[in-house]
Amino acid sequence: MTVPEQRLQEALTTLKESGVRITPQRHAVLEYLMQSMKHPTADEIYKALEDKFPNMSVATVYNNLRVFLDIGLVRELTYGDSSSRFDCNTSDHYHIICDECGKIVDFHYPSLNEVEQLAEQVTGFDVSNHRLEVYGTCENCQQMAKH
Amino acid sequence: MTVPEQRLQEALTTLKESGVRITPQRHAVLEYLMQSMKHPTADEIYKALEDKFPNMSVATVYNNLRVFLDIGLVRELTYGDSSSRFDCNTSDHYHIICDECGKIVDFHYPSLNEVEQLAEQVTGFDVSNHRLEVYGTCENCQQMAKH
DNA sequence: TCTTACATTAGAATGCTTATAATTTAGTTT
DNA sequence: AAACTAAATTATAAGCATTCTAATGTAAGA
Ligand SMILES: [Mn+2]
Ligand SMILES: [Mn+2]
Ligand SMILES: [Zn+2]
Ligand SMILES: [Zn+2]
Repeated sequence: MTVPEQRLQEALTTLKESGVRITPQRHAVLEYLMQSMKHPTADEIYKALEDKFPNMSVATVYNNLRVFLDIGLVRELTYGDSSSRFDCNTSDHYHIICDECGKIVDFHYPSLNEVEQLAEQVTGFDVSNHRLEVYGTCENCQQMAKH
Repeated sequence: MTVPEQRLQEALTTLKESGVRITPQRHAVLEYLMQSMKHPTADEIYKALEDKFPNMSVATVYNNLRVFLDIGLVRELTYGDSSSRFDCNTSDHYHIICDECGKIVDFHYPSLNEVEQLAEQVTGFDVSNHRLEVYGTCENCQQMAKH
């Protein structure tokens, strides 16, 4: 069994344990998320499944994403100007985003505890977490720029 | 002359040098931004000025914020679920945000160059910048929680 | 004072997301 | 296997922040 398939099975088990029904649409959204490496938007998921489910409502995609978020199966990535993206990799990792094409790539870095501690001291906040994104130009877009 | 007044004068000079006309509405939006410490939204600016300018359009606020952004007089802060916030402090600094009340507070920390360098090595991106926000509970909301 | 390119205005339009209400169905109970 | 029912899906409307449009107004130079 491939890694995405295994993650899908685990996710289905988690859903059942939470008393959530497994519908064909829900299964398809989950399957697409698990197999996708590209942090898709709700609309990308909707469009990717419209051949298989021509009558599926976009609300169903949103409803299911909400269910998955609440159970902790996916993470929501929010940026300013456009729509949310969804990440089925819930392990601790950061993202680097291409300014040109919008591609989002995972990268790992030891968590920035010193920053959280300093922020706590300086501001008096009780710190819970942080977000960090790095921006730049991906290798593809660097190549494109050369020609 | 206070610091906000001085920043306002400098900003007006920058605008004039860029060939941008100084209208009463533009002046008021800029003045409000410079004197505000709270990273206001477009709507907050609009509402704060509606006594002085009862006929001002919300589009005027957005138009002017766009002009200020293009010239580099303000920074736009974007978060997932709600509207953009605007920061007239364009110097290098980070933000810490209260999960309870949404308050945004500045804090300074040496720029995270090692993170940018590692991301560059690992992903092959040509890195340009990064964003970092810390989240937690502000002192006020900590007090409230105790009672 | 005259002129005009730029700015403002009201309102319509857009794009993403959520709400509503009717219909269908997954999973349990008989 | 059939019936039941709470949950899920659907189509559509609504909400909200932001941008667009086209008519009107005005800042600043000539
Ligand atoms: Mn990821
Ligand atoms: Mn700030
Ligand atoms: Zn790229
Ligand atoms: Zn607070």
